[in-house]
Amino acid sequence: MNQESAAPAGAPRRRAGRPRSVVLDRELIARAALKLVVAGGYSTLTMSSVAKSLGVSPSALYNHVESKQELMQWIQEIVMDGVDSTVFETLPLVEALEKWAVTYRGIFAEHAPLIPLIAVLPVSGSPRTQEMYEKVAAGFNRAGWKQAEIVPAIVALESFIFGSALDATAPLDIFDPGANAGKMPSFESALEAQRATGRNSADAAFMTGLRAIIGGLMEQAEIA
Amino acid sequence: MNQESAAPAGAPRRRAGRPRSVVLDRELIARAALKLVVAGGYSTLTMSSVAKSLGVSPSALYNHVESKQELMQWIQEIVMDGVDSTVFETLPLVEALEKWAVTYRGIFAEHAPLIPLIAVLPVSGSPRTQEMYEKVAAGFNRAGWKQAEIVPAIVALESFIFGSALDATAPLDIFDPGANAGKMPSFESALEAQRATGRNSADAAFMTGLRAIIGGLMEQAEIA
DNA sequence: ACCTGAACACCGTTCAAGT
DNA sequence: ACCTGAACACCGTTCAAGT
Repeated sequence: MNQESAAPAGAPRRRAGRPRSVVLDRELIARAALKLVVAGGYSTLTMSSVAKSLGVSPSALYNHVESKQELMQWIQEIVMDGVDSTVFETLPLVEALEKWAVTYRGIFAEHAPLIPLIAVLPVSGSPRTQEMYEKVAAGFNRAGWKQAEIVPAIVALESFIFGSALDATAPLDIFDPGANAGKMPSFESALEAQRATGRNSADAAFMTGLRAIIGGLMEQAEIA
Repeated sequence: MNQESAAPAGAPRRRAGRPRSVVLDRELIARAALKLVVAGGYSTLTMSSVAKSLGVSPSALYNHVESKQELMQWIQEIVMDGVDSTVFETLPLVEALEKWAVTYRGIFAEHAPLIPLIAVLPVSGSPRTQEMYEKVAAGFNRAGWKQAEIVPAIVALESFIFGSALDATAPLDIFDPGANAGKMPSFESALEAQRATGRNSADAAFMTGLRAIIGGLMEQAEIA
């Protein structure tokens, strides 16, 4: 058995200069999938569409990825790479948090279907996410926060960010009262006043809420 | 043609005492669907499963509902009914907001798959949601808030609530560092300190964040 | 008006067979 | 080791045919 399957040690199995037309791997598949998502949104992302874009049959993908869910994690990993966490190394905590949150929310507003997945996925599967948490936690640490208050603060901020990213995908006229116009006077006049400011409602809510939650956290924090 | 199909005006088409075994309607279908969800979660909710639970063929449902998406809206409407917005009529704004947010988040933690839908759905399709907004807006009004600041505050709170509801469905060990243990010292020690408190991480984050965002909003508010 | 049963156009995934 | 093609077990939805 050994003798039959053994090949000369170190001998190339294929001659150089005879590359395979396609060599699938994680990187290639993930990039192809992300490309499809960017081009046509998550509804166009199917195992078939990924396979087709790689010139391969759908079943071939399963030699490299366990499930569509795992492929989604790969995409998440790439997307997460776009979140800038270096700000915590150069800016005071409050400013760093604000910049971080703005880019974080902006990126996931464009990848909203990943949100329900991420919120539930173990971070151990995502080194980029772990790196991010480390940098954010270090920022809180440097600002003198009590250890036990850091994780709740991060999770609260992330919840707000993900919720706001979902909200950012809502249609602009989501609050139009429709047939019930006139039956909700308080809300309708508040809505009118907000509209008069000319600001995008989702963006205004995000910035207002972000400053409120950051400010509130800072106030509550018992600096060690 | 008229003569053949015409029946005596006002005559009952069926004798009394001979009820149809099933008379489908919106209420019946929505309740059956919700029952399935409560029993087995959203992954068990298919048009086939709903039809089966009603003793009817799947295609029969399409005489009463346009799509599964519409059925999901019906469920949302029922679920939304569980959110208590009357607190705004009896309690000061800050306490009312806190109670409202806690029940709101609790309910949608158990209906997380509805969240990406709701965040994007026009409120005109959901009278209960409209009622809720009216009561919340009235609460802000009564507290003397400037009109233009009410909607952003509500949307910010809702984003935090939805994000936290998603987060509440995460596994308890979601932050376990796995193979990268030791590589994220700041985060890991913060995590350890939080764990030592014995509090559920998601719940702690929600209450911390909720008080922070409410407190921060109140502070920012320019009372008219 | 409303139901059935067959059919359609998809999904993600598995697996024997090839190289 | 990795690919193909056929197949499986589903989805949501449509539609002609019945009553």
